[in-house]
Parts: sequence; C-alpha cells; structure tokens
Amino acid sequence: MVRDVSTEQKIKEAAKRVFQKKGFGLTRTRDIAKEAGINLALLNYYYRSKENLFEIVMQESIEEMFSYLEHIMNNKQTTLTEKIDAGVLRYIEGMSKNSNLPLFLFSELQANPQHLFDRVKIPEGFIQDTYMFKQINAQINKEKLNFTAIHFFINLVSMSIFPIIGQPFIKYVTKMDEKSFADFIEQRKTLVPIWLKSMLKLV
Amino acid sequence: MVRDVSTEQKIKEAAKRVFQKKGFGLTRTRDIAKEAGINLALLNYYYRSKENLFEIVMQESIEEMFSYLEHIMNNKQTTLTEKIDAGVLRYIEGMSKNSNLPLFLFSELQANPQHLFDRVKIPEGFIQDTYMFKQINAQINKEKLNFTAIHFFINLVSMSIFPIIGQPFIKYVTKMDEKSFADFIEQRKTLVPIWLKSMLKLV
DNA sequence: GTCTATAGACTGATAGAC
DNA sequence: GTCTATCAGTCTATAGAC
Repeated sequence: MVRDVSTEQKIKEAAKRVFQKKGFGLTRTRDIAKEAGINLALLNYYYRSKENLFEIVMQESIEEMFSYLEHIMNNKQTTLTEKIDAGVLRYIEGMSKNSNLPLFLFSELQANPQHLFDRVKIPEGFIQDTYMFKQINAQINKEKLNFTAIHFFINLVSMSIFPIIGQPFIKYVTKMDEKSFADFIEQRKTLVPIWLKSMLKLV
Repeated sequence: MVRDVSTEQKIKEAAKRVFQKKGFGLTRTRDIAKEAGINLALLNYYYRSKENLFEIVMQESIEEMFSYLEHIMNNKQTTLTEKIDAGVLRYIEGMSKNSNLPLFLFSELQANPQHLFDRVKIPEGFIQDTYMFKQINAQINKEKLNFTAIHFFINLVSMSIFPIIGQPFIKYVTKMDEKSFADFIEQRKTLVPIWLKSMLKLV
C-alpha cells in the first residue's frame, strides 16, 4: 500500500492556497477538498486533521518567507550594494506573485506566535549571523551612522513588503486602478534601493 | 422602551476587541457576549447578527485608521517638516497602543475589499487632496526629485507601521525580548523622520 | 431589557462499502 | 486509495419566560 504521492501533494497545495487566502478560521476542510478535486474523507485519510494540515502549511510558508532572504544575505561574493538591489527585487517580485503569503503569516503569527518555535528550523536571531549584517555594520561604523543594522534591515523589508500588504487600502485612498498600481510597484523596484543606499551613504 | 445605550456600547466595544484580535472567522458570538459581560441573546437583540455587528466594527476601525492622518495632513499652519515629525510619531504611538488594528484591517480587506466602499465615508483618492500632498509635491518639484508624492507617503506609513505588524516575526529573527523591542520602536520615532526628510532633501 | 433553553444549520472527522 | 453516508459537536439565531 504505497501512498499516492501526487494526491497527497495535491491536497497540500490546495490547502496552502485556501489557508493563505482565507486564514485558518474561515477555511473549511470541504473547501480544501473541493479545491484539490478530491473527497473530504481523503483529506483526513492523508492528513488526519485540519489542524495538522495547517501546521504543515504554516511551516512551509514560514520557510518560503525566509527563502527569499537566506541565499542573498549569506552570499560572500557580492557587495552590500548588490545585495540591496537583489534583496529588494526578490522581495517585491516574490510578494507580488504570492501576495497572500505575508499577510497570512503575520496574521496567524499574531494570533499564535508559538508556531515559529514549534516546527521551524530557522534558528532564533539568525539575521545577526548573516554575512550581509556584517557588511551593514562595517558601513555603519565607517560612516559613523547613528542607527543599528536591524533598523536598516527592517526598512528594507518594510518598504518592499508593505505596499503589497496594504494594497486594497492604498488603492482606495489614492484611487489607483490595477494598471497604475502595477506601475507603482514596478517603480519601487528601482526607487527603494536608491533610498536604502542613501541611508547608508553608499552613493 | 428606550434602548440601554450603555449596554449597546458595551457590546460594540467588546466586539471590537474580539474581532480585531481574532478576525471574523475565529470570532464566536459567545466570546463577544462573555467579553461584554452579557448574555448571548442580548447581542442579537441589539445587533441582529454577527455579520451586522462586524460591519459596524469594520467601519469604525477604518475611520480610526484614517483619523490618525486627517488632522495632521490638512493642517495649513504647520510646515512639511513638522508634519513628518507629527505623522510618524502619531502613527507609531497609535499602532503600538492598538497593535491589532492594522493587521485586522489589512487581513479583512484582503478577504473582502468591498468593505471599504460599502459604508465608509472617506472619499476615494482623498490623499491627493490633502494640504500635506501639495507641500510634498512642491518640495519634489523644487529639488527635481524622481519620484511621486505617493511613494513618499507610502514610505512614511511603511516604516512606521510595518515593525508593529511584523512584531512576532521580527522578535524571532532578531532574538529581541520585550524590552529590546520597545526600545527599538522608541528609537524609530526619531530615526524614521530623519530618513524621510533626507529623501526630500529637507535637511 | 435580560435571561434560559433550544431550534436549525454547519463543520470536522469517521465508519464502512468498493 | 477513494468514495458515500452519517455521527457528534459547535455555532448563530430565535422563541418564550420573567
């Protein structure tokens, strides 16, 4: 009795889409089954419970979020300037493609921060150990700037992610349509790195 | 038979707390009744349905979010520099006090952006009509900067709000404790305005 | 206005046929 | 492995007593 990998996978991917879109509370296991094109009973056959399936989706979502950073931040071959360019671009494009991910994570983690500690393998405080952090600190010391590397890092992530998270709100107050908003995001791919480099006096 | 205003108010405030913390999907009307110290039937007596109560909470939450901006942005007596200082401070302090509000709004609006149009009185595109926007545009023209006022405004809000929204995530990856994080936010009250003024070459 | 009790619908999970 | 049918529990909403 070998488990059908493709069905198991199909259910998990459907679950990821539905959970990320609606959140745990509004998601119905029937919706996931329908989205996966299978029967409700099969979901429990493979994953035992809604909660267990959610935990798995949560873990993979957190790892996906980190994956946008890890490789760029620990590359010893690139300059800080190159890392800023690549990091902003990767974040904006990644979040645009999967715009439900960040809000899903932040919401569910606000309700239950324990998820971060339960299953995820990323070590606490891992940011400070990255190569990029050393580069930022070197630049801060060289220019005698009055803020820490964490502030800079948060600025990078804020300015890249926030416009995606606040999309409906921003569209409303600025009266941008779909096309204008896409242009707006496109512009930020070059603008955000410029502002960030200026903060570090890299230009 | 005059409606008991204090009970009606008590229920609405309890609903606001519970909805903002758990979201619509995870909120149980029993939780709201318990939080308000009344019986479940009384909730329906005053507000007819969970959905109707939610709509009211949603409307007031959106208006609360805007209230942080309106007065500052339309003040004709203050300079742009003063508006940046006041705006950042007000946003950071407001969101810290009520840290569930922004995530609640963004999540629910992602699920159903229609809420913005349904009941809220704030006009679409209202940002562009504020006095602060005219001041930003004047400065952009004067210094011949290559971005729009909307980008600047989004940067202000991003850097102020995002650290609150991403709090659990940030605490984890940086290994900050409660005290360190509070200091971190405190520092941003002065740092964020400095970065923003630098973007507009106001210093 | 406020309560208790309960109707009626929905949801997660399982039993059992194939 | 996959399905249909159904159970047991939970949830919103209301009926009816006071």
